[in-house]
Amino acid sequence: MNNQTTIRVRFAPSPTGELHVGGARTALYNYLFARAQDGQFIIRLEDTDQERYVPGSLDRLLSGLKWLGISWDEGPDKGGPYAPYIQSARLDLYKKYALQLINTQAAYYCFCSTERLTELRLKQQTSNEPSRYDRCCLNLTAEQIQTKLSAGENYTIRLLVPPGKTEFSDLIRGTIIIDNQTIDDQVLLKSDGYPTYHLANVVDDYLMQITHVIRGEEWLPSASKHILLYRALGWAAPEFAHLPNVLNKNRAKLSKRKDGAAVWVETYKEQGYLPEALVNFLALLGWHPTGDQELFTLDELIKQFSLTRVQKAGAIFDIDKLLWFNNAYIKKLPPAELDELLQPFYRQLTATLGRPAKNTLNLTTVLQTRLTTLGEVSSLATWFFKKDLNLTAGVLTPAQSHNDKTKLALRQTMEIIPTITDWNIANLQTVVTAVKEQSGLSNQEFLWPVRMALSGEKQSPDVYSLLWALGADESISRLQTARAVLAE
RNA sequence: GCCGCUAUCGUCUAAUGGUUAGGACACCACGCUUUCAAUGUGGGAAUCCGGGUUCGAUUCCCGGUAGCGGUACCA
Repeated sequence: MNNQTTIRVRFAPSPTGELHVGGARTALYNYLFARAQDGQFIIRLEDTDQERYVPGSLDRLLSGLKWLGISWDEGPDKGGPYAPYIQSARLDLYKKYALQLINTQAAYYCFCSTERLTELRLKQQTSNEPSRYDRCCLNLTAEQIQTKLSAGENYTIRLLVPPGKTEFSDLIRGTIIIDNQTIDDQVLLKSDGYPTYHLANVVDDYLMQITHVIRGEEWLPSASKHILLYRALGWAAPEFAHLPNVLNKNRAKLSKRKDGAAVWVETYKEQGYLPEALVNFLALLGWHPTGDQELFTLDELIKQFSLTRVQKAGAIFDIDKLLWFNNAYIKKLPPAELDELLQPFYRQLTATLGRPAKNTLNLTTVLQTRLTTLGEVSSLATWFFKKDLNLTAGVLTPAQSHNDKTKLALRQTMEIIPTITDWNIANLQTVVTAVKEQSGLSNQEFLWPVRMALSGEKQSPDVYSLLWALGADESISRLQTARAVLAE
């Protein structure tokens, strides 16, 4: 590779809410592509639709990216040589180029009302014609235009699509040829003075020296318009790579409307997904290197990523697979680190169930292999935080056993605990097993009651893990409580 | 309707002009286990359809079908 020019790519979200997982994947691919080639990654805010603007979006978008571990070189928050990186602060620029296009007759003024356009579209649709602007205003004379302009009439500026075909090469999909007859005379400058995506995007990508436009597949049909614009402005177009869509279970593009909160990165953060897991999962949604490796660090992804191995077909966002990745990453975490991450969830349990979230490291270790999300402790750790297990003789003694046997198991376990000096699972298992053997009770007769006494749940970690996590004092106290239940 | 993109197990995908079409998730069974996990072993499961090119096509070409996307003074 003899790249004389630095690779520059961008992620250009609109401020309409949270970071979308599809957007996150687009950002990730851009980031990986840039980092792999020592290039630069830029964030640009495309806030040209005043109506859809949601205050606070930018911060949330950026913090979402940061959480994922994606960093950028230039952007709205940190500036850069091509600042500003917010389109609403660049309106003069777009207007200037729109007028330049008017002057070169590559664009024209349009004074048509929204009503007329709607009506036109409706008519075309009912007669099964492709809906397109009818170039009504193209027939206006220079005088007519001047008159309307000086009268202060609302206008837009439209691209005058030339005849012929437009051809371009997509890095992922190869050559794409579009008949210009199928391209509408796109509005470039809206009547409110803001540019449309098409104009702003092309102008900024050019001015910001973007070399590769890596974006979602939904932009593929627009790419030809953009090529036309680059040509009309006399600029060389960047390379394009249109990524396959991220789909929901129904194979439709993942969207806020259809999929709700499941599209926001923030949701996954709140539920206790690890950023490394989400990144790994997202990276493999539409891309895969040669071979069978599944687990990748961000650095490994950077080393291996290439656009040529990006898939063409859309990929379903499979939550089960994400869950598996998340569990894999949770298992890899040092227990102390996991314990730290779990504290907010533990505090919540304390608030609802009573017992303080103290000495939770052993608990965390016991839970580690069982968690698919951090938030899952809310159901898997309740036994630790409950003050009252609500035990009854019925649950303490297995059907085939007898209360006397249960009492024996509980008493013997309780008595042995104070003698144990080496408080670890292996030793607890050795000691408890020895006591159990001595008692002459079967596994079920002995272990089930003890486990119930400690956890109060039919499904829980094993006796030794419970003891280890609860600690000697709490264990004895719980065994005592269980014995009292049987004595009644 | 019109335009475009796409098509390998249910899902994410690997591979190839000749393979028993590989892996992972999910699923099922078994092992380990007092229960739940984790873990080990095994299993079922795919080249959309029809033509062509070729000795041979899942792979290349064409057509169909289906899915998705676009068709805004939204991005």
